[in-house]
Amino acid sequence: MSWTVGELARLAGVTVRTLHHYDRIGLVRPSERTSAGYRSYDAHDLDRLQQVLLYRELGFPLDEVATLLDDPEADPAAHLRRQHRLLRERLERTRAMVAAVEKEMEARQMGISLSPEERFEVFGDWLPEEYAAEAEERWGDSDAWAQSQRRTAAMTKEDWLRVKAEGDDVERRFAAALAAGAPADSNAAQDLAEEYRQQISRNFYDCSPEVHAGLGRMYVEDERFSAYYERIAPGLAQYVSTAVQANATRQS
Amino acid sequence: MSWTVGELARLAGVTVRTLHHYDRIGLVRPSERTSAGYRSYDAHDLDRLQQVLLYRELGFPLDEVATLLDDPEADPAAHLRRQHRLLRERLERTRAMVAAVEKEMEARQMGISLSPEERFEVFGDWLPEEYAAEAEERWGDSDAWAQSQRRTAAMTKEDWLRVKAEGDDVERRFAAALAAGAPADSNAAQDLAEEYRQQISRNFYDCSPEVHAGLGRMYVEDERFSAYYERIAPGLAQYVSTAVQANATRQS
DNA sequence: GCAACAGCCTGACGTCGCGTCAGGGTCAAG
DNA sequence: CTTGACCCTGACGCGACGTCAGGCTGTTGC
Repeated sequence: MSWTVGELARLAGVTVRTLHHYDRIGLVRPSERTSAGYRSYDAHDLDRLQQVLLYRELGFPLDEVATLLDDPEADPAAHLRRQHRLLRERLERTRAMVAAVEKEMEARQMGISLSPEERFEVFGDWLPEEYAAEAEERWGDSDAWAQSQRRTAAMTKEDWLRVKAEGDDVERRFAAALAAGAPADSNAAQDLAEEYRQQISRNFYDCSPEVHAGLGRMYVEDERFSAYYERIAPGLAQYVSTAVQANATRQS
Repeated sequence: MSWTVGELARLAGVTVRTLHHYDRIGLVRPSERTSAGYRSYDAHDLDRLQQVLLYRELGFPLDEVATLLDDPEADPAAHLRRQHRLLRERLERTRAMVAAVEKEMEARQMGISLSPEERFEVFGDWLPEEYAAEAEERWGDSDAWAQSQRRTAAMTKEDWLRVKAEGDDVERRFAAALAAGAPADSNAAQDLAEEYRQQISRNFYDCSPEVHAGLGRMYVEDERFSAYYERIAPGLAQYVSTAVQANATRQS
């Protein structure tokens, strides 16, 4: 079985020009040429192109891809293993970025501001061994924390006031439920948590029960968020956290 | 609070040159200059840089990032929502690529070859609405299937023979267990499944119980994989599949 | 009080991975 | 035997910076 440039390009989701380029630089060469000079790719070339595209997708420059693939030590299985590992690292990194965006959304809703270090954290070079040392340094330095200030929200004034009023309302009712002695995992508290979740979804972003549970954990684990709730009523951070997580379990 | 280029660069994990570039093209301009002409970035600029880096990470060209951020209709919350959505799409795509690599590894181990369409599937333009129509077309055309051929493995000959012998051994013992009437979820069968999983991990890639369970499902859902087992013994595809999934549950 | 050195500035050219013509040959269908 | 889809090789362009070069600034140590 063999393919022309156009066929292979369609198959692989790249342009003909890209294949010309890869031929020119010797990265993926067609194993044959027809008498008219047409490129003719076979199954083996296809294999190679697939590998190239995967490494490219993972962010490798083409010359590095070439040295990787031309390494006689590395058999196909080794490449698959490496690609597997790199993809899982990317999965982790993306998950971290999703979490960071969610944290930012939540902070914005509450009018809390995150420290600059924290906000760029997820963009770092992401060399795992560096991470431990850097995190140490970052969290040890409490100046960064002191710097954190009120956020000037940039919504339309009226929108913001409406949204804030809605939020305040739920918070007040949480505080009332706590004062009335309703357990955090009671139906009443869980209903409030669900209302809270839907409010976030409506006003900010699509907040699944799982995501909401993550936020719930943060309310007690992150001191700025817990301080926010504790200022409303003592014990409220833990109360809301428990209610939110219980509701998440109930909803799924 | 304000930052110099160098400080901001270190904070955000980019080079000074990048910030110069963003200033030149008007994407992120320092809100002030010192009397000596030094760039001075404030918290607001930092905000903007964060947004730019996130969109950049997601693959947007800088001019599009500029139009996105300068759209007066889009408030910060809208950006966060969009970024959240895009990140989750990326998460899905990465998951699909991990699954594809795992399928390829497994196919290689069994000496099955995947069709070219299948192998490039994950690289497509990834426009979700196109996807349904294209998949329809792809899977409807059974010529593609007919084209699928035996794979010429490119491991060292001896390595391959050893690995293949190991695999054959486990397969034979699975077949024997089936013939002996041991239930697929018996301890004996699950022990074989666990041995199989460790064999994959040792010879091919780090195969977690969850990953292995996914492969197990594929043994019955993908006809080429099930045909492979059925050729060894009737009922073996389902048997191995069940054992593997039961073991995955047991291990976690 | 000044040297040294890290850090800032503005050009300006280089690079990587292609996109995009231009100008021309090839080939299956009608 | 023409039409239209596909192929070829230059060659230039571009986006997003990297990398000097040549020069100013500002703090620290003696």
